[in-house]
Amino acid sequence: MIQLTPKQEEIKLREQRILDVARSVLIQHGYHGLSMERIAAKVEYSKGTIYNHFANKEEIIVALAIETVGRRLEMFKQAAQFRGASRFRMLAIGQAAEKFVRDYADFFTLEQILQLPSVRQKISQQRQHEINSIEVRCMDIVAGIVRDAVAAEDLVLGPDVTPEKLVFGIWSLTSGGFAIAARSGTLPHLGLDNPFELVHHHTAALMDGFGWAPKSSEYDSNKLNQKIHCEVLSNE
Amino acid sequence: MIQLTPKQEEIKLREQRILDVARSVLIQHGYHGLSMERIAAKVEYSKGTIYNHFANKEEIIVALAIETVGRRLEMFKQAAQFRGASRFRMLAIGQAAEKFVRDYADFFTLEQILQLPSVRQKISQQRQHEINSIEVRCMDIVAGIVRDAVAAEDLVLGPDVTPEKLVFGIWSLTSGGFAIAARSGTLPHLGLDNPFELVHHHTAALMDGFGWAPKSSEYDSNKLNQKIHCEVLSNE
DNA sequence: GCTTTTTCTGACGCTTGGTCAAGAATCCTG
DNA sequence: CAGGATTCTTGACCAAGCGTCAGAAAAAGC
Repeated sequence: MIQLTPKQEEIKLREQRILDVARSVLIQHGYHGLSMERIAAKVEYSKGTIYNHFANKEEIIVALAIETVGRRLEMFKQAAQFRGASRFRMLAIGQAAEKFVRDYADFFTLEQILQLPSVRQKISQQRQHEINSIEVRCMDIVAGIVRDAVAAEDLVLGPDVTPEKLVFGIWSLTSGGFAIAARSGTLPHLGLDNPFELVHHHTAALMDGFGWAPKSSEYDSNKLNQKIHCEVLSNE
Repeated sequence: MIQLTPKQEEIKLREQRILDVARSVLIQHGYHGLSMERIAAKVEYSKGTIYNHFANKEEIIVALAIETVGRRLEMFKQAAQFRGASRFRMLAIGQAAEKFVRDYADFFTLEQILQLPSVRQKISQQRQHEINSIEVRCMDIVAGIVRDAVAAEDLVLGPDVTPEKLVFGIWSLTSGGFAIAARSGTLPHLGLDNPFELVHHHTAALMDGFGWAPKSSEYDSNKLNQKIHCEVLSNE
């Protein structure tokens, strides 16, 4: 297993090429435009060969999704390293989440498709598990910051409020907001021209509601965001 | 147009039957299980006849979605009539939203499918517009409550915070939370066994964060929810 | 160089979305 | 109510796409 024959090397490279092609087709032509025939034509191999790599279309989609959420995990890890008060570290996570949805606009498409039960039940346990585990690790990073906040007494959780429950709220607000922003064309029409800023604003209000120090009135979020970008989000 | 021939009457009835059958197939067999052939077989008409009613599969799906969000609009209208402080009326909307996702579990499936760009671009302007308008009217009801809250001085909005912006936050949190709850099987695993209650809790925190009186510590939400159910959510 | 193993191919079967010409039912009018 | 005009219904048909697999081609082993 350690030594790969040239052939095996080639196969491994091809797998990545298939994914790259699939992603570009998905972005350009959407879910219905993504056909095995089309992928095969673009990578210049026959359909059968593609099926040697991925048992079906859904496996390709989930493989793409794994790549994408993996990238998010990396971004979250980096954001969590921001040095500062617990609340500011959470802000850094928020910034990372925003950068993520900006950089990987196809993420929502992928997620939507994967949520369809008919799609979900066709993918292998193994990949199912893999994507789940990445998701959980993302969650864990965020929950860790909440735990740190409690430890540092920046935040006092009520009885039977666990860090995970708090994360659920922040996560819901953020992902819900981004999802609405990503799909709805009617937002500007309602005077909601900058959904990202709105999500930040609401996250701040939510944290204020939980009494997470320091309150939003006590720091300059614009400056802080700039600092976050410089220190943990710019790709060196 | 006023007088329908017996034949026209029959056709109209059939249209509803097609939708009913389609909905049941969708619930039982998911998106991929929903085929025109299957619908045709179940309503005992030929495929061609189904195509006389709906130009394609997507039109059936959007018609189902219109029925469903129409039902939500009704529930919101009713909830908004709750008599009480502005914040309690907003709570009533929250209760309605919860009842809605409980009663129409297929809603998320429908919404997911409709959000796929490849699906969206196949449906008629007219139906696109129709579903959009219902969505906006829902929004309006909620924004109306916020405006009432401002008028009653229960709530003071910061500079350049419009009622719509506030609604965006509440909507994001609620829809995001419900969406996560609807699809993720890993929630109980993390100790998050009652996502609906969690969403309430977080909505309350968000309102607290905006200083919407009365604060969550000043009323008994359980009692209030019961009252809401009796007065505006039980079906007469 | 020859055999064995692995990999690649594209024709094939099958399902499904969508069309349409021809036949059936319904409506309309004298 | 007859019979022509209109509208509706049907199912064969086409195209497209998923997934398979026997045989061809290439690589590996000896």
